[in-house]
Amino acid sequence: MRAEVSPATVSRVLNGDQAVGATYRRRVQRAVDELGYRPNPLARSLRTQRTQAIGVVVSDIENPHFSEMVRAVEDEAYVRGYRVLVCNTDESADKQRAYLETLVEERVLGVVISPSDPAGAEISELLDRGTPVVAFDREVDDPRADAVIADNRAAARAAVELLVGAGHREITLVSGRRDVESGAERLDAFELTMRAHGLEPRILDGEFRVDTSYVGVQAILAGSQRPTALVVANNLMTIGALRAIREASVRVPQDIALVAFDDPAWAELVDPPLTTLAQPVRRMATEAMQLLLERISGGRTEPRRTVHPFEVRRRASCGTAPAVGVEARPSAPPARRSS
Amino acid sequence: MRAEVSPATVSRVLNGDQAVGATYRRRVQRAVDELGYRPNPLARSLRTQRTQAIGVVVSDIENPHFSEMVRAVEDEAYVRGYRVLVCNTDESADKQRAYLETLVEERVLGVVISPSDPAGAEISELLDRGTPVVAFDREVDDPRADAVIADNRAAARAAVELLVGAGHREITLVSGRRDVESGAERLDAFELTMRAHGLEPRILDGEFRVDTSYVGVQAILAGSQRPTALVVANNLMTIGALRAIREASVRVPQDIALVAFDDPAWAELVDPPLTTLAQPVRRMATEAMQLLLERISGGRTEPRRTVHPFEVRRRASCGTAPAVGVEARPSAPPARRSS
DNA sequence: CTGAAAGCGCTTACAG
DNA sequence: CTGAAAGCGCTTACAG
Repeated sequence: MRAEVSPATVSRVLNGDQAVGATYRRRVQRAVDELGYRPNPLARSLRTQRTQAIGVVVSDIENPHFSEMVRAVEDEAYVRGYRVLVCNTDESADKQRAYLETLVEERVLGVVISPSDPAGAEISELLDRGTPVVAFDREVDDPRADAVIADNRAAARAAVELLVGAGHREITLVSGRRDVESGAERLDAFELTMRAHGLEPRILDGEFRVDTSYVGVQAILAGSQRPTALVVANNLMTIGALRAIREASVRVPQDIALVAFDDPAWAELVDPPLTTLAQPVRRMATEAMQLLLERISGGRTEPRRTVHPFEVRRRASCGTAPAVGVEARPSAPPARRSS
Repeated sequence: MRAEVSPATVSRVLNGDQAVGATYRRRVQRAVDELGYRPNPLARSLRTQRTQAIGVVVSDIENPHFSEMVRAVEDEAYVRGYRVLVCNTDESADKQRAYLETLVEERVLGVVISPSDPAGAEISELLDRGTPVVAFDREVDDPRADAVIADNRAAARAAVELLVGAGHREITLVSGRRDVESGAERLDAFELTMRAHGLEPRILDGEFRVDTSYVGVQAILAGSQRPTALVVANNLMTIGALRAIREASVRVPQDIALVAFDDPAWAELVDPPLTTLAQPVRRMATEAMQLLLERISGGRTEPRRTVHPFEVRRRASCGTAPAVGVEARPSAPPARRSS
């Protein structure tokens, strides 16, 4: 070596090991600076059995909800010199498994996951090996994982209250997938709140997809039991719903009121501006990384779970009074008081 | 080993080396299946000096243009068992350098980059080492890289022709960054086409940012020289422009017509639906990966460059006739014929 | 066709 | 405090 010291000493200096004499330290530092030497991360990884990488597992990074999340994770990772591996699962348990196996093998420092399969055995495998896992949006089954969750139930409740308060009684939820926690919670709280008001919940399964929502809302609008209000359970389905509404020349909120989960930038640009339930995605993602980094540095061993409230952004799409023509339409079956 | 063969033979079988006897091959295969053995990628990387990863370098994955691109890249990578490292540069040459250095050190298989700094020396360093680089959206200076480019000039020309054909003479381009190739090309072709029509191009520098566009369009709408039409050079700036337009209660297309680059899903949901210049992002990204994979497999050595046309999606925002009130407003300075 | 051996470039007990 | 040595787990010339 240029510094005329052993590779061991160089390694110690570069890794901030205390036990190096000032003279040696300086000599090494100078040589490193001059040569622009940087240790080979491949060799380091093999030796230490960990990569300087964070795995991010989401269903689809094209969903702005997740691209915002990934962006926030990446920001935090960058300043610490960590890389980010993106893994799209498309809500497939198989893809999740394949990716998590990879992340295990690659010995990533940690994983942030919005699980498609909360019970995936690989999640426990990571935890077994000491690799921290933070669940995002949706819990995982293994209790050792941290979790950053949005309060889906409260949000669904707020949506119903808002609409019922405006006089609506026939409200359809364009629901997400029931086998996905956020979808299930929004659905469940919607049903409970409707029933608490003596109203019959109506459900359209939109699968969290643009096209399913589009087709479903088309059918609803064409049917004889058209509701007076819609709650749409995520931004993708809102696109499908709005497309169907536009094509059917149905007016919002006069013919049908709308409250939508998620608050993409365009929500206030459509006509009318959308009343939305906004998640603090950036803050949640930053917190997820904070939790992960605490674990990576070994600073905490107790699992932590934080719940973040949605924010109701009241705009015009929910209307301010009962929708015009509510009475004119065939009324829904009489309200029942089932649980 | 369970199969009672040497590690060398196992390695050969797993890597599809021909020169292994059928008996050995079978024996190894069986042991591998039984044990679920998978070679350690860290060790393999150190030995072979390459990682099974693709680097994707973009300015911001939160921009739907890039999240769509990253998604397509990831799809192709997944089926081949490659990982994807996402790198956000925020149009910073420094961040690009830092990330490319990392990608060099990590010995990635290849890089898809929408360069913030097309002249970055690390691009050549990658190429020197034999790591293929595909430029996306924007060229890089090193001629050895492949490139997948959209025809920005033709698109800007089409936007102007469309508006001029509808009778507009006072048209402002909400421009992207001039130091970014796509921004510069759109700007340049806008100016040329305007001048070819004897019209004076007006430019508002929107920096490809929501807020800059917002503030700028606010000023334009409040000013006395308000144009009759706007061309907006990307989807982020369109959000800013629409926000300003909405707040000023300016009607589209009656008071001001609009043509926007990019075609996000919400473009047809705003009122009026947006006339857009859509890039075939998915196709371009898939092609970029194709080019990269050809290089990785050593199947091609000549650099290739493909140019993809935009598609004009004509909707209502561009109007069909001269905007109402064009004559009523103070006219622009007389058209000059400078080139 | 198969195996023994070297080596990728680090880090980290272990001596001194 | 410093260095020599081992070893992370593969792959790949090199022998045979």
